Amino acid sequence: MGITKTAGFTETQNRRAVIFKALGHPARVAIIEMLIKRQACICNDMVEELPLSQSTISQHLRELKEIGIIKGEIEGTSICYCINESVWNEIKTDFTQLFGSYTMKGNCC
Amino acid sequence: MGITKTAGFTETQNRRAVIFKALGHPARVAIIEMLIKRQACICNDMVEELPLSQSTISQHLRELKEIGIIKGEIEGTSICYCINESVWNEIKTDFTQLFGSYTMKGNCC
DNA sequence: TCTATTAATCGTAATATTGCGATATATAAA
DNA sequence: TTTATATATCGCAATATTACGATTAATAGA
Repeated sequence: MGITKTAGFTETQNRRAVIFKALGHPARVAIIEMLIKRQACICNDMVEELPLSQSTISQHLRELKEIGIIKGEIEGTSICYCINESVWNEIKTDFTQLFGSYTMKGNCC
Repeated sequence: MGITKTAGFTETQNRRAVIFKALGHPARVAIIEMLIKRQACICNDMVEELPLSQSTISQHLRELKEIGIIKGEIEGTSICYCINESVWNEIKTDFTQLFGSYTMKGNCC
């Protein structure tokens, strides 16, 4: 199939999955890390730093834009990308909640 | 292609991507949530709760086992799954670091 | 205006993922 | 031993992802 069933899962589960999936590629992790380090980044800088073609990087950028975690702004002939603070904070809060909700109690396995 | 280039990315980037990807499916998110809530879970309980076939769930469990975030133990004719505390904590620490490493400074985009 | 530069999109090939039924395996219970 | 139950694995079909070159579109500069 290749098609993911979403019916029968909660909205939170589906949203979390979409976010995890969007971050599930080394190029997209690298893009996020660049944007954190430099606060903003011209698209062309990424094309020069990452070991992928311009069109491929453009695709990865689109996937990140789709979940809202980054945004871009035209700047002359280039495009300046940066982290979308509000979405970033939402994701951060949700992940903090998820990863904070586990603490080993008994000794199961 | 469908094949992910890993050469040219750092180990951290690749590891993070593998983890995000493994969590990037609603069923796998749901499995993790069940294991958190109940501390441990018989595989069959998941088959009964999730809207997927037994064989599909078994596949998702394997993917989670592959990154080490869960582990299973034979218990009679069943298998008891639970969170692997040490790997969980590693991931939690890494994600906390990643999501803590961003704070808006100037106003870029 | 013409040209160069930048980035998005299109088309395509290779490979991966998802999901399921059927089957295999292993243990428990009768 | 036979049967029932639980789980993993196999094989397959449908779809998604990844990557790239070629093309398009849009702006800046000569």
